[in-house]
Amino acid sequence: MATRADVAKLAKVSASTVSYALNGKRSIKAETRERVLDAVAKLNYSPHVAAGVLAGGKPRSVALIFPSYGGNFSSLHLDYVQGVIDGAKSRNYHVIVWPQEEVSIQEIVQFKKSGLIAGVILMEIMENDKRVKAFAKEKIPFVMIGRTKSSETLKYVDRDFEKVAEIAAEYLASLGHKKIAVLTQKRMVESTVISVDERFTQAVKKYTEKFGLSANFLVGENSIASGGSFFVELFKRPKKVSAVIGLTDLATLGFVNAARAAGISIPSEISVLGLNTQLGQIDLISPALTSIYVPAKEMGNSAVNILIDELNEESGNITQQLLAGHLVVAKSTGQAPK
Amino acid sequence: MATRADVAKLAKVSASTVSYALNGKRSIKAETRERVLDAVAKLNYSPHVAAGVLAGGKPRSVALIFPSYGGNFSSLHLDYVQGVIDGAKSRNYHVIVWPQEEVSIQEIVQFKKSGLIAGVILMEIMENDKRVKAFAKEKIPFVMIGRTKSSETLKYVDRDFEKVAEIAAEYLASLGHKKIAVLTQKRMVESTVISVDERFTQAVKKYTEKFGLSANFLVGENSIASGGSFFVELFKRPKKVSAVIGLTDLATLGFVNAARAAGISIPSEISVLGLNTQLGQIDLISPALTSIYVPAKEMGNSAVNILIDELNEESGNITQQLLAGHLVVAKSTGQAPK
DNA sequence: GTATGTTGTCGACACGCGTCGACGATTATG
DNA sequence: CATAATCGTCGACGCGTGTCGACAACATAC
Repeated sequence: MATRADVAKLAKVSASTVSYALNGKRSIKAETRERVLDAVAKLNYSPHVAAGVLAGGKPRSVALIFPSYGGNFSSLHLDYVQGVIDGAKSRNYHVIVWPQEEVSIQEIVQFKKSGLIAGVILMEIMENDKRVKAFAKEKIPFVMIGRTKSSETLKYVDRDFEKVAEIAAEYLASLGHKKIAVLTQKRMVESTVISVDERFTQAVKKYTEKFGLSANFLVGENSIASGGSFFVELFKRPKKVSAVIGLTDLATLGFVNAARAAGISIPSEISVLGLNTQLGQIDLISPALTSIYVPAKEMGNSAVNILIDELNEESGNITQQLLAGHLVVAKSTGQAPK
Repeated sequence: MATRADVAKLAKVSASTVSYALNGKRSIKAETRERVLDAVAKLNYSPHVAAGVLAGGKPRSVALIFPSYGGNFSSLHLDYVQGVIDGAKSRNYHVIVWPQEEVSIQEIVQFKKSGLIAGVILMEIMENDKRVKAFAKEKIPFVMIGRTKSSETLKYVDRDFEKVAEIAAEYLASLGHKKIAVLTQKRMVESTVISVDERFTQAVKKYTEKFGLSANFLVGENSIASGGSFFVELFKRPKKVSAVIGLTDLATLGFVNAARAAGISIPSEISVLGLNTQLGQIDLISPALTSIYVPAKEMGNSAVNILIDELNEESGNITQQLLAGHLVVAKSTGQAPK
């Protein structure tokens, strides 16, 4: 493998000149630089990453901690990843996806201390997240996709649950719905709640009240089966609802399937609105689901930009950002029946 | 950050003794080792990865190239990843997931040359895969999950398409089916075919013939919509089929949905058998799909073990492995109608 | 008794690169 | 014309670790 010395020899310059020709930190005569670049190409030289790091170079990789508790249906997570990758690429950084395990935090810390990664992006944040504590303690720069319970001083990108809930409640109210149901979940990991479930539920509670909707909150899990149970539970009772808000994508699908199987027509008898789905999933549900989609790629993109701003001390004035996503009206919602 | 020298000073030994106490490559008096370990703990010392690499240490990370062309529905891919991670962990290696982009191969090569990764695992292999050529040329150890068109000398883990096809054909034949249809796809990436589509189709062709089934191969894509089209195409013709083999999970789902919507009963009028689904998806389809599941985790696990054997020159006699997966009979298949 | 390992420890060096100070050559300044 | 500033290049050093050879202390063999 070619080293800086080989390049220097071939280009008939000193080793340090090679460095400066490549990184531009001192001025180099154009002709000399040309010779160096030729030699680099001829030898297929690429700098030794570890040596550069050891000599005090700045890392150009960020780690993305990818959740790996057995959560199902993670194409949403993949969208976050894609957004982070795209954002990093446009800033000339590289992303290393780090599948999370128990010991893994310590390894991340070691890699950071070893100068191999510049900072970290976390997703699937808990209300009380021990990873956040660990990284803060070790003074590792990090940005969250999501929020802990109290995140005032931390950097994050999260969904604007209030805005989403407001849009949803206003939309259903404008269609004349009065009584609705909300399909929720409450996931625990090591006895702490995943932030998004709790925040979303609270926001929907607040805005359904504000727009005069009587909302019945059902707690289940994010599975087809749970969606079926929601349907059974809802229709065994006399107090009918005319619309359903689904915060859980699979359960929403299960609900729709169960409703169709029972001969309930969507949207003429009941409207269904999803708040937590991603676009790729649209054709899994029939009739096509009206939904406020998660702007996952934008969120990932934004998170990595906040991180890189911090790394470069480009006084990124923006350190917290909330994104809602747009309401896309499809076939699953309509006027409330008389 | 603490260095080896700090530990040495605190433990009152030389720097090299610290190394040997930690890596065990030379014998160290038990009492001395004890002192060193105490100092390590007290200083929260962890070796500087880059320095170790530069000094000739062996990397303990493998890179997993994760496909990122816009393929949908990647929970199968995530199972491969999980298998690789578990396998690596049990051998005390770490996995770095590398989202693939165009420039990325060059970066991988650089990381490998820099000693930061020991080898590579590739998935979603094309018949004529330029990544394979690149890694072979740079003499980077790699193992494929999947196969190129001619892979005789390469290391891989792949699905045993012949076995799967044989099990499937025999099973349908035993239920009395004669005429069947096969839902396939033919994906191209940069004008080369993804290997699995082609191999699977060929194998099914071979074994349906062998068991006397008349099979009608329909080529579409892996989407709900395509599954609907398959249904339309199949039932506008007079020559009825009594069973369908789906090689594409989403299209199979779409087909089942379209059939139910058209009032065709499964399995009494038509049987549906999936060959390329993963377990997590089972409840997306109703009635529950009879299927030969992809042993994705086992495949990932096996791949990383082959790679690590190669790295350690543990003359891994096994360098190629085929896994079929088990037939799980559910509700979507039954006796052929008279 | 000497010759021959064996064990435990140390010092030194190399790995490849980033960067600082130095210095000759060139250009600007008075 | 003399002096100062700038440009372009070079040599040297240090980053933290893996590992080789050396060596003293000690055990074993004849």
